[in-house]
Amino acid sequence: MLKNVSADVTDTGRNESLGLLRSNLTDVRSTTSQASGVRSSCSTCHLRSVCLPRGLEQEHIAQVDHLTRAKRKVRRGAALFRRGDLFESLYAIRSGSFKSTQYGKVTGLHLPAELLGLDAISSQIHDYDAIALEDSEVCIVPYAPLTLLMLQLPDLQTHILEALSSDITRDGGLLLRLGAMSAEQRVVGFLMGLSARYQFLGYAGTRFSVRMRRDDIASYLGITEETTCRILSRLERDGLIETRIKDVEIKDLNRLRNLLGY
Amino acid sequence: MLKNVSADVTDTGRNESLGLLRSNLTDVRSTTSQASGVRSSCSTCHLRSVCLPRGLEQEHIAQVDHLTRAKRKVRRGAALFRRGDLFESLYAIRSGSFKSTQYGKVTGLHLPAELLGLDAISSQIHDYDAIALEDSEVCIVPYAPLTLLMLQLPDLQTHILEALSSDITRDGGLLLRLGAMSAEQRVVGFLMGLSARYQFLGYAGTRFSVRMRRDDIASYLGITEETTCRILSRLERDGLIETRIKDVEIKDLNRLRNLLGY
DNA sequence: CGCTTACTTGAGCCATGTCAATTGAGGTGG
DNA sequence: CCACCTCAATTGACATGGCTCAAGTAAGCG
Repeated sequence: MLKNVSADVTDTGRNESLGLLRSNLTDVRSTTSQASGVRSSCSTCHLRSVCLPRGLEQEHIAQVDHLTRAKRKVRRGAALFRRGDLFESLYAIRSGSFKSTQYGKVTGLHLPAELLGLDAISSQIHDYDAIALEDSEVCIVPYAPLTLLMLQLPDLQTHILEALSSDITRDGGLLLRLGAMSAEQRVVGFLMGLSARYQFLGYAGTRFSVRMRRDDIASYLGITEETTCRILSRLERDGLIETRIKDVEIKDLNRLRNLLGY
Repeated sequence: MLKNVSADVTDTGRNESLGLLRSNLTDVRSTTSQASGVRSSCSTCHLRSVCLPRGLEQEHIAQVDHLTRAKRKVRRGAALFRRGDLFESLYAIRSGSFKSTQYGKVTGLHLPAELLGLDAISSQIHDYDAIALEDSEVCIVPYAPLTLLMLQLPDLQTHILEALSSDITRDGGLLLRLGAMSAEQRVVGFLMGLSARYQFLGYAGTRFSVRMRRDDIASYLGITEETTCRILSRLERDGLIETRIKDVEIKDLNRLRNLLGY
């Protein structure tokens, strides 16, 4: 249960992972637009292999670079965009993470390299709030120019189509099947989904940081904060995971998988 | 409650609507490929304004036409594709309807003019079964040629991007928020979503045919068949809807909206 | 017209929600 | 560095919506 036992074996390790995943922005001037001080380019970004420039030839990356030159910083708790805002740009998450909320309910969790705003392409109006879960930074991708560039760069078209496609089965389809799952399955599915996504980004899949608070997680999963807590406690008591507020460590992947029933 | 009362006022009207929505295929030769006997073309298809050729110039429609020449009929209960099948084509539903199922659970409902298979673009493998809910017909849209044509026809690219985008918020996002809804809200949301979708297709939104069986609906909504029945009965007893097995008529849209809480 | 499948309804129980209190963590001013 | 304050997380006791099991009724089909 960890509680205030400060000599826990995995403690340092877990803090390490925390450092790894936490946005390393210390420059916290208010949400600025335009190129940030540090000259950043897709070709040097550590996310390039999973983000927009994925699969592009070196020379073509420059064109994407030009497109995404504008950055924007968003402070923890601030909105990147709000429901009702006109859709003009997609946003590629550079660092940090976001939740999307509709009618007071959390409907999505977005990690680095993911594109925010894809669902507004059809309606031209954002239909949810995108709120930063920590100090974050995004690359602004103006949509109209992007579609023009897509016509020139088949590989870019491919990437965008794939990004849209995988957004359909967001979280590996977890949320879609969520309605039919028990509260325990929801929590476990949530943790496994996060694990897989962090792994995809190149981080350890067994130890990661959940940026959302308990009530956000609960809202996201369609259960209550109390139930979420109880289940996390139970999973920990049974030795399947260890938690320390926002940090989670997967201890028994197999038994977790079994709980999901696949 | 209708039961076996044959003199119900709305009876004829409802049957009329049934005829309207039911696939009018009487030619039921086994699932054939290639151009069906009736020479069909996008430019004469009654779905053209909401389907692939949407927004295209007359001359360009011919190119889409060429792409989608192959049709395929799928008998009620048969699979258009199955989980694990290699992804090669998208399918535009020409008539009829499909459910998608994963692990024995219903995860989607697809109506005419919708594109099936979009989520497999990223993985190249279908990850659900697509089962016809009635005798249906689809236009086969080979994916690789489609992407090439998209590079030539910006309006086609636009349509595909929008189709993908609106698939993200499938059913107006109903399913996403499903986890947080009561059983009653799920059923009501399901009916309202269907109503809106039929309306989009040009049919009456107040009177339509639910092609799925009760247990499919229940599975789709993450509740039990019994609960689904009870709720439908209650909604009817309270005068919000009238049902006769697969046919539904919305009687009090406002009160239904209120139940959803928006 | 009988058989099979789909739908509907009832009774009791359990998982999860609700309400409420306690503990713990992190930030801030003295 | 400590005492305090606030917000987040956890835990307990009780109420209830939806599930399970089971029976009955209606509809489609050969």
